[in-house]
Amino acid sequence: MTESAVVTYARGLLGRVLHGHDVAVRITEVEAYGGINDPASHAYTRTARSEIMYGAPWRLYVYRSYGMHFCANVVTGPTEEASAVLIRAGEVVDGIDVARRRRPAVKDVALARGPGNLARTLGLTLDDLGTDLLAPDGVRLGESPAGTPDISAGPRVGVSKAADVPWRFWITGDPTVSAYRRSPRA
DNA sequence: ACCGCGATTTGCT
DNA sequence: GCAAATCGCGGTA
Repeated sequence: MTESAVVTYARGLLGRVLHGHDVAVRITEVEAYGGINDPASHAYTRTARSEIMYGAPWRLYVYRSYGMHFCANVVTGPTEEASAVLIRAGEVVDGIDVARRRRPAVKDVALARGPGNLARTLGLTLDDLGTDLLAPDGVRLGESPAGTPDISAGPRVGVSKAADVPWRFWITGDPTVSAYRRSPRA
């Protein structure tokens, strides 16, 4: 697998604020999924679930994982590639009281650590599938940060295919970033 | 229609 | 470190 536009989008999302339902986080960790060119992507095979990724960019792709969790992605361009960026972790910057209520007995730094936990903290569910993230209010993305954050890269968490492709990006040294766990099937 | 399994998380041994 | 929880998706029959 080679360099791709989705990598640029992924790195560019770090540091941006993602507004959920009454809670907002500063994105600290993401993973790039290269769509039709990426065996690890849900869009590698076009199905009802992955159809959203073949559509317009800057919309929200939410999927259910292991029956009980939701994971949130930003669909990116170019449209023909059906690529998307998984939001893996963030730092709560607004609505901290609501966030704590949704995740009882969890330290603030871990409120949005891990994709399932992040979606839960933001109150995101399948109801938010397809949301336009550039809309003026509701679930949306904020402006890009002023400075460029210091970014580290490594292999993606939990994927059994293309397990060595270093398409996971995080803000170096940020305490909210999740721990790396390789898929047992990789 | 059936069966296996996952871009996960949590808790217990 | 390992297994359970839990269910819709996707491949196969």
